[in-house]
Amino acid sequence: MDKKQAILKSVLKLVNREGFYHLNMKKIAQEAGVAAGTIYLYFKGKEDLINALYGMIVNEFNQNVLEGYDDGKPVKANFFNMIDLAIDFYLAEPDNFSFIEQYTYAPFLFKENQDENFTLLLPIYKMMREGKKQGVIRNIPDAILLALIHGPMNTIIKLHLAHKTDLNKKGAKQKFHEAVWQAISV
Amino acid sequence: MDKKQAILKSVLKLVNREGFYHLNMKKIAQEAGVAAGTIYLYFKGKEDLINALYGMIVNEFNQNVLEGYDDGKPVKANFFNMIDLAIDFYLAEPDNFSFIEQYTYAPFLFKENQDENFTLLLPIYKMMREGKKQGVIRNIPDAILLALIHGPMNTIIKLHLAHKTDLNKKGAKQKFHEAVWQAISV
DNA sequence: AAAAAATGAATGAACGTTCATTTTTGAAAA
DNA sequence: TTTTCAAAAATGAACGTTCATTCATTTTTT
Repeated sequence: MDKKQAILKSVLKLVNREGFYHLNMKKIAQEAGVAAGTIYLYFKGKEDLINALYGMIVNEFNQNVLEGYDDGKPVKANFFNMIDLAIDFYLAEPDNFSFIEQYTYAPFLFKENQDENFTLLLPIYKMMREGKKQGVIRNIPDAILLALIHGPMNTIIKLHLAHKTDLNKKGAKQKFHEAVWQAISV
Repeated sequence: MDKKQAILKSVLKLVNREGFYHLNMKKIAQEAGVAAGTIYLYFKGKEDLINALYGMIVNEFNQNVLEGYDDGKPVKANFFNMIDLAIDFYLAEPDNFSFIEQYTYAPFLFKENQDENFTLLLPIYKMMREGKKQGVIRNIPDAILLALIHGPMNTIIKLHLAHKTDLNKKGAKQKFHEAVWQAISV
């Protein structure tokens, strides 16, 4: 078995279960079924480990979501596809969501690197600009559009994971992405 | 000067400046201008201190936002007032926002208490239900409505604090709350 | 001068990291 | 195929540091 992957998976599991605050190297090692020292064969240290995991998730996310983008299709269809894929990504592996949320606001990294936090939004950005050019998306400032798309997505997933709503219910995702579309379309 | 308040303010400042991860009792004491031991005269320990601060901010927030609510006025006016007040609250003291965000996803508290996280949403909830009853707000599930209101607010403040947009610019808040209203109104 | 508040050095536990030692691997030799 | 053995991988006890908390002592208040 790939130990590097096992270690990363342990961090993911532990951060979700107990939070960043209670995360420590011994627990990570135990959960991964390796010795504490082994972690240092694959990562420079705790900080490096955390950052590597973050990078991995961001890449997976972008890869997944961008698969829903097809130049040939209209903006609206692309929008629906991408929203749905983004939601599916987090519902399939809720630990990813919890980790990203905690990481974003618990900077291990230095302040300069914090701009990278917006990397997650790049697919949305791309689609947004295209829609504005075609005149199907309202001509309001980018930041507001971004807030109207990313914000609700974030909150609905939080609510789902807290069992305040159920996105797996038939039609739930449609209702949601249509509501968001209504917010941003002309 | 009230030492209890000074200690709480220190935590707020430090969490925003360096994050939860680097927070420690000696720094808190130094920043507050008291001895480390003094903190324990006012709080049971670190966890108690953090939780007390969270409770304080949530109360202040709700008090502020609910001042924008007037039973005599139409739902739309109340909505605009409350959104604006909520934004003002965080812009006036950005440390509050940063703290709440970090706290919400870095549970010191045990999982059971996590439902309290939704306490912050109570004013929105109240307004939402009233609007639905009057037929001025769309009849979609509460969770989706909540996501369409709370989510964008959260994100726009994040973007503002990251200097990706400027909510203090003339008309910016209007543009924003009107966009959100468009998303939720019939 | 008694009571209350504050201090900060001391304590011990927790934790990240290191490294001397052990185990595993796999290619070459028998 | 079996044996050998050097290199690579893995181990986990030990180390040094950090940090929350305590409490004997000092300072302030009444």
